Amino acid sequence: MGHTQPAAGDDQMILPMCAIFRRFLKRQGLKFTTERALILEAVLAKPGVFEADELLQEMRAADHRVSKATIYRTLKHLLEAKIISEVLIDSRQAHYRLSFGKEPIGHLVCVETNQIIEFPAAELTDLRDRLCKEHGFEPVSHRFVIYGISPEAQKAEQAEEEK
Amino acid sequence: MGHTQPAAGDDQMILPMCAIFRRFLKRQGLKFTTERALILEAVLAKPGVFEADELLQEMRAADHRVSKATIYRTLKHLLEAKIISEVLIDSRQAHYRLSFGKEPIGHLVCVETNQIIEFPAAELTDLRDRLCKEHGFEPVSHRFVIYGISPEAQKAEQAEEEK
DNA sequence: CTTGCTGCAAAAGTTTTGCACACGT
DNA sequence: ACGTGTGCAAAACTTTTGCAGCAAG
Repeated sequence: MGHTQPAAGDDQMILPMCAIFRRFLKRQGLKFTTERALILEAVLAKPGVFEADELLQEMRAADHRVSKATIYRTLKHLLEAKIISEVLIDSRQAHYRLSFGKEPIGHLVCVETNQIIEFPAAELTDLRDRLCKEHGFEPVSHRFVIYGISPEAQKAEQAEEEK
Repeated sequence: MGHTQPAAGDDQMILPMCAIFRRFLKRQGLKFTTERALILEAVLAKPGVFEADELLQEMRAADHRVSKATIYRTLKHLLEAKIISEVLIDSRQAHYRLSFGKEPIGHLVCVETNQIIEFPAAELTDLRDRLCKEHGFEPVSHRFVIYGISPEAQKAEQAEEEK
């Protein structure tokens, strides 16, 4: 099961994506800075769901010093540019994922281990559009998250019971 | 239109619901206190989505003095008892809704006005179960939120453009 | 050179926790 | 009586903001 379209996280995507972001920023009268480029690069390197602080730690580790404030500010712009999107896993913290050029997906989250599996969910887009039409809404986006217990956690649970 | 089953928010639901909660607490070796009863009552009075602080303000207004800490602690128990469930609207704050005895639903949120519309989404349960089976997960729950622009906000936008 | 950007530290907002006392069972 | 629960205030955490100096266009 590979990707059905060019993976947006590939190294080859860095330059085109920079161009897209730069264009977006220019349109808003904003500037393309070193920090913003570094953050975008870090985001592109993330295969799945990530958090702001995670990005900060990784960038620090790579000796790319950027402040927390700038990360938060840049994530907002990336969100507006539709390069990333928010995934609402829990209400304690924002979770993001690279979404540009990717199909809409849903997330399957294990409530025990916090493991996150992505699954394609093109059919949800149809459902979304139908519901929006019914209520006179203009669709913007949608989120679908399933919570469950992963096979691994089920096994661990059984082992626990057998004690 | 209308509820297809006994509405869990009715006044008549207060006593049965207290009994359910009380039983749940007893099973966990916990106590059914005045505060917990008052909070459950306030929750039952909420027709839709609510927040912890909203509950606190309303209870204060009704002269039912309960601390913030107790509200948070009780909401956790109500969550565990499956009497309420979390609705992930945004990542800044937890949103809850009474779910006991209600059909699974989805939420349509206006990104401009924050208006929230609930819609029945029984079909999602099937999709959820199918996906869980595919990945060997045991389903626990799911969330489906659609973001869009409400008819009212669309009108306001147009009026803005015409200036 | 003009305007926006960064880092820092402080502020803001929600949720959690430690502790002394009070209350269900 | 015992073990939980409650309120309060402080702590913890994530996210936002004000400001002085810095950098991109």
